[in-house]
Amino acid sequence: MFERTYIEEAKGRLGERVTLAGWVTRTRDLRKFLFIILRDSSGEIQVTVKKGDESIEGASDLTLGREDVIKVTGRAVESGVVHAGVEFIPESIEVLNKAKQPLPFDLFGTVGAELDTRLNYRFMDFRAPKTQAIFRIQNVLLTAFRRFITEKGYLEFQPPCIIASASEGGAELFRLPYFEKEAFLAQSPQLYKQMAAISFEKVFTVTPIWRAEKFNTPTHLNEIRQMDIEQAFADDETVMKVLEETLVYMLEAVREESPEDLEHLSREITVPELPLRRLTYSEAVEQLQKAGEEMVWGEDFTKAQEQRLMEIVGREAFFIKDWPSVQKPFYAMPHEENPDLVHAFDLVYNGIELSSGTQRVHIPEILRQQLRKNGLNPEDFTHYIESFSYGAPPHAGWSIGLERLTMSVTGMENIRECCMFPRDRDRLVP
RNA sequence: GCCCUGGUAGUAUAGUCAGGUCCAGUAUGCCCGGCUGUCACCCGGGCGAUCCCGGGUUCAAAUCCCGGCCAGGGCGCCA
Repeated sequence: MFERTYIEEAKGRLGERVTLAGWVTRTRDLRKFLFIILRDSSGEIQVTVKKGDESIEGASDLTLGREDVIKVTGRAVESGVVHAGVEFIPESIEVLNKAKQPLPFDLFGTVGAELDTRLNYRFMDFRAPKTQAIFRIQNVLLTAFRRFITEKGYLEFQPPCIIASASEGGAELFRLPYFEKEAFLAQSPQLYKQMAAISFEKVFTVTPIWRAEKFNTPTHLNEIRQMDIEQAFADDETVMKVLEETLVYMLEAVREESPEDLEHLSREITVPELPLRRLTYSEAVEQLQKAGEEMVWGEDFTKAQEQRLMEIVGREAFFIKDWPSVQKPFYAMPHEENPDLVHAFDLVYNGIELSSGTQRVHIPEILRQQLRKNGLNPEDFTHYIESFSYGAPPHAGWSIGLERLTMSVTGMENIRECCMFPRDRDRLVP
């Protein structure tokens, strides 16, 4: 490749001969001038082509359309005429690749396109400033998570994505043929996290998971990514503390590293104060009932109730802990004094369920009981149960949905905005 | 899986309730021409839609009815 200078860098090196390369955002073609708005990942600059100037190589027969990829050699100079104050005077212009016209939708125009249209041409939608802002912020969240958790001494591991049987019960799994056997796409790295934690003590993973539910909502996808941790010699309270600290760290990272992207999305980050309010499930139900909500102890909260609860609590983030066992998976540790409750928690942030976790059952006999209680057959979980028979410490963990976290941070109302290539009930391409 | 709303040029929409005036209007895009520096340039001309698919009612359907597919919203399921 040729030696290339980013546009923003060139603006700081006025008068120097450099080569820029990028996309044509738009052109303004006048009698004597051709103005090209050139864009790369760093920014934009106007390339001013004086028509009829024989000294500009490649300019005589130049025809440009939006999103053409070009390479321009010349100098950035100060200019009193251009609003930006700087323009680029070319010596040579080369088209590296033409874009087919008309484009599938307007990237920088006034018309805009629907999410569905944009997703059909996602490769191009990635060039829209708003889309770029969303995924840059997602990247900051992910990087911050890894950095924080790694510094705390957790080991990153890779769970399998193809598994032999259901890991949690509940959600439907995608089936696939596996030679002469049947296999499934993992709905959770749950069991593998536990098996890793009872030996490595502190582990984490970032992994995709799949749910074969036919949901059709703005907050569900069939393929999502989770950020999970699991820790030995820990109970629910231990990992709740880790969770709230992680959340605050990630939010602060976005606030500090992505001010421009946040501005693009008209978002402000409010970082909650620690410790977060911890509401028991029973308290939450009581509060809602007091506020006039029809609700029976043991039921899950509806979306509307979760919203209501947020208003009552008056915080953007809080925990709901000590759930009824019927609402949580079999591996959640029952309460010592009240077996109807389990050591499980949810983190609600901006009105959506962002994360959930539990202290796990590490005693084989209790695990068998819990499986039976949940209508599952312990025989199907032999390997899993066995892993706790050779010195498994008490342990706990949680997971955060990456797309949902991105949603609440960027203020998007559809989770598809926060997944580069979303998989939903109907969408399998691109 | 259920309920509601919608599907009209590349994109975004008007028209649909009260069928004929719509071989479909507008914006933007694209193509051509003009314009002494533009900045969402401007001006003029042109291109582009079997009105989502299939069936029905009618002298006549973008418009009414039925089915399907897709999209958006709500709920359920689901963490």
